[in-house]
Amino acid sequence: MKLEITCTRAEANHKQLQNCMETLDNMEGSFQKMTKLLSIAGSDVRLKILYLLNLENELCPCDLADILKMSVPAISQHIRKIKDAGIINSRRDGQTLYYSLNKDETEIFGSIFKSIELIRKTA
Amino acid sequence: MKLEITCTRAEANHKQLQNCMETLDNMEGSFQKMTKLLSIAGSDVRLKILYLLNLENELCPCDLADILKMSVPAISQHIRKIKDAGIINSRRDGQTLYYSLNKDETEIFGSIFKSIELIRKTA
DNA sequence: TATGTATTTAAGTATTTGCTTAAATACGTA
DNA sequence: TACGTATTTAAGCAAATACTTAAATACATA
Repeated sequence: MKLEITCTRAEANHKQLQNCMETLDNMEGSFQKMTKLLSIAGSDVRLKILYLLNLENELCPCDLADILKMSVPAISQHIRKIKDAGIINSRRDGQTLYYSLNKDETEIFGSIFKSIELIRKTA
Repeated sequence: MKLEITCTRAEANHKQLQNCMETLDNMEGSFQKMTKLLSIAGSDVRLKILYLLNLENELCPCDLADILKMSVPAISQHIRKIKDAGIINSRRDGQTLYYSLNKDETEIFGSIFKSIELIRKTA
């Protein structure tokens, strides 16, 4: 583990590196939050769950299990992760829990969904 | 593991679920590609590497190790992942390898970087 | 050629992840 | 109350991840 600037290249600009460090330090909270969102979305199953919730407005775990051809507990555990991150909300109707995107928290997902559809067109 | 529609809610709309399945099937490639990008970006260290490359245009592993206060091999292994995904390119100058974002492949990262800075302002 | 620096690669390991199965909880209804 | 369905939670395990240290590779230069 290194704790100081050790790059000995003649051209290494230590002032530049120092600035980078300070920038990151000031943004630590933002990076943590974005990393959390992206690590949630960076799973095939969870990205599809998010996409489907955006498409259909709300779905229950059982629907998602059917659509994604997975067990209900597996889906439920993905949902918990997404919910813990504050990305989705639930509404109960009898025995059924309906999950939906919390639009306030998820501006970034709009771009991601658009990008997915763009890949489809250009591929 | 389930392989058929088993949701027995009275209101379950099997046609809707079927449509969802077909939509996802048609987009499988797009999802794979986006999942790859997001899982790369969904790590604190890698997101910072990408952000720094965007900020500084190009940096060497040694610089990144200094800025992120990590060992060079650790950085190098993250770089390899990012490179394998086609997100960055390298240019050699003597013993030093300079890495930079491959702008063609990474429209989505622009939104992510903007979003990170937005969090900073609103938080 | 021998030595030193920059980087990558490989091997080892602790942690995290994502499923499975089984059990618990919540709600509706006979 | 007893039973059935929807969902979550817990325990267990295999696979993936992200470091560490040591060794290999690439290049520059004396």
